Amino acid sequence: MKHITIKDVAKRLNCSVSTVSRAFNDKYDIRKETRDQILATAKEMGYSPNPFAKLLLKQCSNQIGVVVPEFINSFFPEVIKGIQNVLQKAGYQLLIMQSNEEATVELENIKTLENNMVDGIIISLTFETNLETRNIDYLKSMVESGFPIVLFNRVSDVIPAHKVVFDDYKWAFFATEHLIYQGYKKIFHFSGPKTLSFSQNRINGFIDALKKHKISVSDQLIFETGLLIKDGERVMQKLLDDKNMPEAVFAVNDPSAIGAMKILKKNGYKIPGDIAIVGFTESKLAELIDPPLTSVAQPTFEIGQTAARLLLEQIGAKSIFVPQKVVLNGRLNVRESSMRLATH
Amino acid sequence: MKHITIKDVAKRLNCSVSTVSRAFNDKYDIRKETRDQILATAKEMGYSPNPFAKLLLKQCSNQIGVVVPEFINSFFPEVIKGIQNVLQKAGYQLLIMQSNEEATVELENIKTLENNMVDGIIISLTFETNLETRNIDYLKSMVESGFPIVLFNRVSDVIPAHKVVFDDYKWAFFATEHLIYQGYKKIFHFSGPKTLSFSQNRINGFIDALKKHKISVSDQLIFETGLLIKDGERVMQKLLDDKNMPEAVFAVNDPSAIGAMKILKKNGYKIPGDIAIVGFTESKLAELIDPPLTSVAQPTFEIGQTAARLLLEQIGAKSIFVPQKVVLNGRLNVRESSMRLATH
DNA sequence: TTTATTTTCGGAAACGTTTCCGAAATTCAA
DNA sequence: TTGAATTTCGGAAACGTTTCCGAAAATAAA
Repeated sequence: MKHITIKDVAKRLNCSVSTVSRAFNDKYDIRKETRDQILATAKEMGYSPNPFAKLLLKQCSNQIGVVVPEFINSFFPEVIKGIQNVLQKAGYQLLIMQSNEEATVELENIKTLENNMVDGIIISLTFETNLETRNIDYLKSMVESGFPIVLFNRVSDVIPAHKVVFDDYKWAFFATEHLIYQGYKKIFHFSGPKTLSFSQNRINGFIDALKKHKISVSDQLIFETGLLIKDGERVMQKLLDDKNMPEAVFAVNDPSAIGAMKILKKNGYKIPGDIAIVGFTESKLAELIDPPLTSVAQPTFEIGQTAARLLLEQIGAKSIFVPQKVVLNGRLNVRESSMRLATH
Repeated sequence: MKHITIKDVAKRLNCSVSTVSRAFNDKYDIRKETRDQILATAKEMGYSPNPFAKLLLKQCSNQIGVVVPEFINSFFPEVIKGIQNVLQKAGYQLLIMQSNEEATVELENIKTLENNMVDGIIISLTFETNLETRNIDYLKSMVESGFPIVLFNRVSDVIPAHKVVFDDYKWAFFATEHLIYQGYKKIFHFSGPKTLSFSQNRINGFIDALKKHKISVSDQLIFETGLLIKDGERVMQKLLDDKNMPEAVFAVNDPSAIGAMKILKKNGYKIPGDIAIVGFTESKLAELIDPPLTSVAQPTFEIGQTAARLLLEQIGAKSIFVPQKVVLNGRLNVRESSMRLATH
């Protein structure tokens, strides 16, 4: 596996290394025939330029780092496909890292990417990140020193960087309103961790939809649940035990909605009929589960594309940087789980 | 964003660059006090060694490339977590690339990784790869030239590299036998693309299980379906149209099983009761769908770990290389979809 | 105190490129 | 044919490290 260098090629052809370099970089100051000959024998010798030497010279890696909290659910992989779609065309390569929802791993990942001299980072924060302000401080100082960073989905308002987010408020509002239009009045919200900005936004959308329709609002309607299936199970079980049952539930995301559904079905409740459910953040599961789950779809691919474009723009720009927040639109997929049944 | 180099540190301290380098690499020939002082001022100046310069010298990147055909389903992400679990501890960094099930993209990915001078590659092949022999030839020549490569899940027998696979034959056999024990006789198999080795193995397991129980085998029982939900839908719809209904279906994977179930449910068939279904390759979906799907679980995390360990071993080894095939074990999760109902 | 040994450090080469500068070779105009 | 302009190429520096070699300084032994 001895590597062939530019010198070997030059020696073979009795020319200088600079000429060989010129041949490979298509410079103007080289004769066509010599270039062709060099390229031919280089190929024959199996030569390919050493990327590290180039990098050492150029001082930029043409690599972009992506940090996501997890990629077991399809959400982040789909976003990454969007990112890849844009960056690949622009000649960038992706380094994908996942933090396992742990702030310490996240910080490590960021530092690894820095060490690899990536030209920019696209990141969605961990649950823990807003608690462990260390990471936020670190990101903040990176941004302030001019390092290109784009946040998406799980963002922090403290960091002055480009952000790509979903209009959680609006779609939480619509989802809640959908339940109201179906005739439900006693509606509970299973919320996400309040440290995450999107959780807060969805809570606000929920509240304002109730207010608009003159349904009285109280803290008793909102249950801080979490984002996992087992979170939905736990909270719904608690409601059953307390005999505190709503007519409908608007859940912060699909897994928590699905968890709630599992408990309900196990206890003989009919969905819909006895209780209606709406989820959030479309996943493959929503349309496969029984009954199919009404849910808000996020434009995952587009989120990725937008984040990538913003990053490229920032890398290219020489002017002063004004952080921008792009809010993307979604769709409410109405399915069986939220229907109003005639029997009701 | 001007980078601080080792020279800057040396100049500030009036010492040579080699001394600073020694301080950072913890060499024996440096006085304790000077080292501490250098480290302190270096930190104060915000110096960190340029990785490219190191790489240029060392000629190895401490990076491992991972190429997967997709990561929308949870299978590959889970394997990657296993890989990461081992390699991170060993001080390696992961470059994750996905091929979108396209052979051309796959080849690009491999070349990109080569260009990045990764120390090894862990790869699962694309559908198309066995058709487009170009990629296989390329991988083969890489392996033969001594480049460390480990294949998993979707492997090719032509490539003389370490392989980590699942005992598809055995578990297809068990899954089929399970249906037979439930009393079903007319069992169909929805197979994967026959170009993939695991498809072939599952077909053989299916056939041999039937033979063992003296059920006559014919090509009429096996339908080349594909790996996606829509493939399962298409083939099941065809069976309905042809009025060629089995008592049970053993599907090559969960999505195709789920596709079949969707069509059946839409047409008023009861699962189980009218027809039983077994899937393969456990996914999150299997236990959430209605009815819960009996399926073979693969040890995804362990697959990743094993692949990573084999690769590390190969990288470290100086001796001649003997390709090894590790076959991992699984589990049959029996759920409602394959039950024999009393009414039958 | 002198010599031998060990510790500590500086200088310089090397890794494989690209690029600047200037020189040689070629082409063009007069 | 001569000089100027242009094309084509070689030499060398630079990118930021690590490491080898040898020298200076400090220590130990005589």
